Amino acid sequence: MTAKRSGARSKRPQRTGISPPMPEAPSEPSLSRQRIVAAAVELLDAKGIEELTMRRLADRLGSGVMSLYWHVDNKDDVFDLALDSVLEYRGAPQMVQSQDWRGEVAHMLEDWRASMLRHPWSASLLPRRALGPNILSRLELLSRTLSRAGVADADLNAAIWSLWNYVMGATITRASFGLSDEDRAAAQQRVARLGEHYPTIERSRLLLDDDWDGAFRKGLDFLLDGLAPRQ
Amino acid sequence: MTAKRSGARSKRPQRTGISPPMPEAPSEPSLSRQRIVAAAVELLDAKGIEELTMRRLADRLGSGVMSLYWHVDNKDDVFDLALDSVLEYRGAPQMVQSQDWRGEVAHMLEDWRASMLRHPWSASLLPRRALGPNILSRLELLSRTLSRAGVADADLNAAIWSLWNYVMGATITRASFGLSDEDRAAAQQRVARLGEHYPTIERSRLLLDDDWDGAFRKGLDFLLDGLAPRQ
DNA sequence: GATCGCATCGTACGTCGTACGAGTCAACCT
DNA sequence: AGGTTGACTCGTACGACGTACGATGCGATC
Repeated sequence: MTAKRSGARSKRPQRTGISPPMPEAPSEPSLSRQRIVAAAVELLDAKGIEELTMRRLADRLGSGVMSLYWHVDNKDDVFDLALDSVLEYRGAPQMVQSQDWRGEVAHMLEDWRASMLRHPWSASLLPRRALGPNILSRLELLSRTLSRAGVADADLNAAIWSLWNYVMGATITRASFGLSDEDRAAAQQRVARLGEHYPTIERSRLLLDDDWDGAFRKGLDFLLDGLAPRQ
Repeated sequence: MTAKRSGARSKRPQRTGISPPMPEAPSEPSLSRQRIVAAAVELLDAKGIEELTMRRLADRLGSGVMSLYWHVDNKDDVFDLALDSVLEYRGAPQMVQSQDWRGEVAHMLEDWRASMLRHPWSASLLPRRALGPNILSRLELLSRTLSRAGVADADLNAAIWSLWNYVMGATITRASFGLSDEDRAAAQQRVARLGEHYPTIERSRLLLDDDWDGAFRKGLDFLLDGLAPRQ
């Protein structure tokens, strides 16, 4: 099975989005959905996707494995929650209706990219998981900003998807094989070894280029120019 | 372990890229690397990533499980091979040095996208796997075409990555949650249920929009305009 | 007939996700 | 006080997975 995408959540109450005040003690020894997610993120950051198992997760939390299942449905649920938790956007929620829509969009998208690169596993997880609330929030913000910027309703969806696609691709590519210098060097070396087949790649040292941020920004500008001409 | 990315291949000879004439009989009952890969692709197409197991693969080939390991290193190897096999490009290899670089690039990128959408699992696999020869070939072709089109060497890498990123993102997004109409409808309904949080998404019916191809082409044009102005 | 490489495969091990049901403990009722 | 209920924890067990290891069969070569 690819995954249970929706359906009944765990047996527990479950937050609908943002938790209420909740004035609990700073030290919370007992299990909770949030503690589980936090531990999962730590584990993923430290070891990567393959190393996250329910047993290890329970170990790290000092609990029995099956106790986790009171708070989450299954392992896929953990992935969904970890992914969404990492993609939260705290970006000047209503910082005045600034006129600088372009800056606002660029800021949100760059923050998005940065968030995912801070947790490289998220990039390879995103294509397989459902859209969580934080992802939807970003899409909503993007829609609203572009709309305010004067993008016609008829073009709005194409505009959103173009930007989203670009960011996704840039991030996933970067996260998946731009991870370590050695990886890139190894790939470029493989190209060199295969010699005559890839002369242009070899000449431009494509796989070694590391001005990812510059390239990202440049392409983003091209897109924004196309979507709505500079004021 | 994330994966063994390189290192020793299987014990068998192994093709370096394209197989020599190889005039074998049309019916080949015995195991072979190519037969394994073909069966893997079939299985992936039919059932998806999670359903591909070495045992099922062996079943489908009418062989014992461990026999597979004579021809491939491990399961990750199967993924790598299946992925690359699906991304081969038979695109008018040297169809004259056409002046229409823009059309050539667009054709290759759209073919790429089409190939991946024909095998949706490839989109979610790509971010986690190494660059196979067919992927490198496409990158090489892209480099060469853009170079011929007059893109300055200094801008070449940024140009390539912008295009690659865009295609990757568009394809992955489309393949991962644009898969079935029901999926999209379910997502859009979830948005509606969460009501007030995502008014703009709801209004534009973003998740239901299905002019993916048009949106893809539009964004691609913007990028190409930016990279090298229309002649 | 002996030797040797290629190729196939059965068995077995350790690990995984999780179903099931028994256990603990505080809050509440009567 | 004793009984009930619900929230929560967890040990055991099962079936499936990837694959290490070594045995086996087989055609070609000496």
